[in-house]
Amino acid sequence: MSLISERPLEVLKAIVSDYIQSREPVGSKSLVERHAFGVSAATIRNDMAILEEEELIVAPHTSSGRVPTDKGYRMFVDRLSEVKPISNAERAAIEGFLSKSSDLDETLGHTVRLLSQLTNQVALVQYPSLGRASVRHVELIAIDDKKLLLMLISDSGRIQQQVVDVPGGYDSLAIEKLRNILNDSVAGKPLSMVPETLKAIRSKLSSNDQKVTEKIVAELNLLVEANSQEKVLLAGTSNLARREQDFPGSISPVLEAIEEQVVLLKLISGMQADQHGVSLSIGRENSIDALSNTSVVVSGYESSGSEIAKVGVIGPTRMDYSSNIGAVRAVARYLTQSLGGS
Amino acid sequence: MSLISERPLEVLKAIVSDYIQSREPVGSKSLVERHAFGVSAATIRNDMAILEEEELIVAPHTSSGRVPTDKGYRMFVDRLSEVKPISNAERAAIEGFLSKSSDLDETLGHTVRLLSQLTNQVALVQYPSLGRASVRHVELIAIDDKKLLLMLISDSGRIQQQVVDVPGGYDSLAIEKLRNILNDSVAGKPLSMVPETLKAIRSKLSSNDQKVTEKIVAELNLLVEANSQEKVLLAGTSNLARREQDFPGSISPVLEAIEEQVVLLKLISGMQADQHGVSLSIGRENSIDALSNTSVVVSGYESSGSEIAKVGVIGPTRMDYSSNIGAVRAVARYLTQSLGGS
DNA sequence: ATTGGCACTCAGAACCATTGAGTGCTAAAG
DNA sequence: CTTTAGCACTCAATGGTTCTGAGTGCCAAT
Repeated sequence: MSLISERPLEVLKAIVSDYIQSREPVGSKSLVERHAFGVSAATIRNDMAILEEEELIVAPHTSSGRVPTDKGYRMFVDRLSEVKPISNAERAAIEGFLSKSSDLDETLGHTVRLLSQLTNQVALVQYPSLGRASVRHVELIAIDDKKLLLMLISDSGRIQQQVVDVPGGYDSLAIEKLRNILNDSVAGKPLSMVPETLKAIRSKLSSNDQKVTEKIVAELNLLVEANSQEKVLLAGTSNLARREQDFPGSISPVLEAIEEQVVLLKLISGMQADQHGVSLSIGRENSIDALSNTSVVVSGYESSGSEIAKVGVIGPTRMDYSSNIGAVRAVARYLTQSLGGS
Repeated sequence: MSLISERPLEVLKAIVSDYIQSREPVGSKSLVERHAFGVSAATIRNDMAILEEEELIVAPHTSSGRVPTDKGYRMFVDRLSEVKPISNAERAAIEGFLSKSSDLDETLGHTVRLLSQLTNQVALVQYPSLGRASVRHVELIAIDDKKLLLMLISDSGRIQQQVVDVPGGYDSLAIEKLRNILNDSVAGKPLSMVPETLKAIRSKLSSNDQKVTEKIVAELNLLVEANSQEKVLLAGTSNLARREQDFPGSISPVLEAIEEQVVLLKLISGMQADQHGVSLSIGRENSIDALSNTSVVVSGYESSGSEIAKVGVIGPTRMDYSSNIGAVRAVARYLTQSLGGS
């Protein structure tokens, strides 16, 4: 396959770098000016012909400079570039930012905004996916004598709540007991097993407060179901708008696609990590038409030692991969750390 | 002041309608074609001169059609247009959508997405503002012998949580007791009074688990503080991008301003409601420079009978006010209803 | 008060020539 | 076989010119 020799690859690297920086097709002449290859423009032209042969670069119109293809970018990130570690200032920013967070909502909110500022791209963070999560605790709290607050807390820190109307009132002792029974049987179990488990205990309960119990169990099942829904947080949409010129036609279909949670989730969950835990989709490598001019950089983040969801950025294909990969990696690491204990 | 007679106002109304629809400056000729005034174009021109005199319309360049000014739009919505009630289909959509929600997060999330679809604008919803909220309940849950989950639940349904490390372990009975003491003294109190109240009870506690207590009280204070932070949810940003042409230069500063929560909050909280509970800011009526070409339609929504926050849309000055006001009003009403009981 | 008529304005489209960065190819040199 | 200078060619972008037409303001007549 790619038996391309040394210099042409150097040329590719130079083309990608220049193009990322200048956003203009780069030609042989300007290339030799800016980089100290020891050869003339004509030689570079020959090399470029090879690269074009291999579909690593392409000329937008017959007589203008070249632009990297998706394949070219891929080659660049896989073999020609180094991940750029974040600066100390950035590290400090991350630490300062994340240390301020208290609960999960806030942590993720901060994270996504931070990442978007760090990269100047659209940042996204997926809420802990709950297929793998389990129940930490179920809580019943009296509000008044006809209302109970039912809460479901998962071990990823996500909380779901629901006010339950209890038409006929309830007996506070029975509620106390019910809570204990629920927790004993359900706590620690994976969410997916909750409905089944609940069925099993139903018989154990005194038929005294049957109605209340029924209602609460039903609501709990609903919560589990709602809880299993995936969710994504976005930030920095305007960063994409600022890169308008990078998108042929209009950006609005791109923004639409990004706001479509289902699409986005499918995209990021279908990506597989490389050596550093970072996964990368370049241009048409993703199968979403509206996103054919965007690249996605995501990394998993962990809690209690296992990956619970992803965090990353999405931007124009022509993005600074080295820095973005670095930033995503760092943020994912700090996020993991910040969630580590919980 | 505005002693403008009947027909010129009709003309203004026609200009606004046409301009909203065609997004092009409208001239006297096309005006008489599309609307059955019983007069000639020359007469309309005279009327237009009057309107221009009053600064209700303006001509982008010497010889082209007229465009409404902010003042013109204001006149239009205040005196010339009717709120368009939502269609049955839309009503059904709202009901179907909101009935599915379980907890506050989800309800607001659904609401904002719904509203953005209904109006084709950027929708926003403010989280219940907590200056006025009070504590419903404080909960302490054991996770393991060195960790407690502390939760603060406000009466608006917002929940804040934090895992507290208890280095030296704790005594579960004492925790039970602490929880009761906390709830007895703090539940029902407005958030703003919590820190003070907590100070008062500190002395009451046995010095046995002093350290644990201290830590938890401190964390609780932090939660209250974090909880007081206002928060806004956005949806449909791409709707704005689709209206690119409505913004001179680039939309990106507009998007930036909208994503800036602080700015947005200041804007919507500074608006005062008109007769129907809807408030409206047109163009430069808001003081944010980047938003000089946008209008904002918001309405308060209520829980337990009092307004707790706002919901609305933001879009180009040249928007369909009648429908948008109708949609915002309806959504606010249904949202209130859906929160009513809690 | 309304209207037809008319001269005037000016943004935007259409057209055209010019420019220049960039290309591919060839033939000579290393 | 690789490199290079030279050259003819391409074509997007730039900028100037003209043309067009929707729209205006004003005036004299109804």
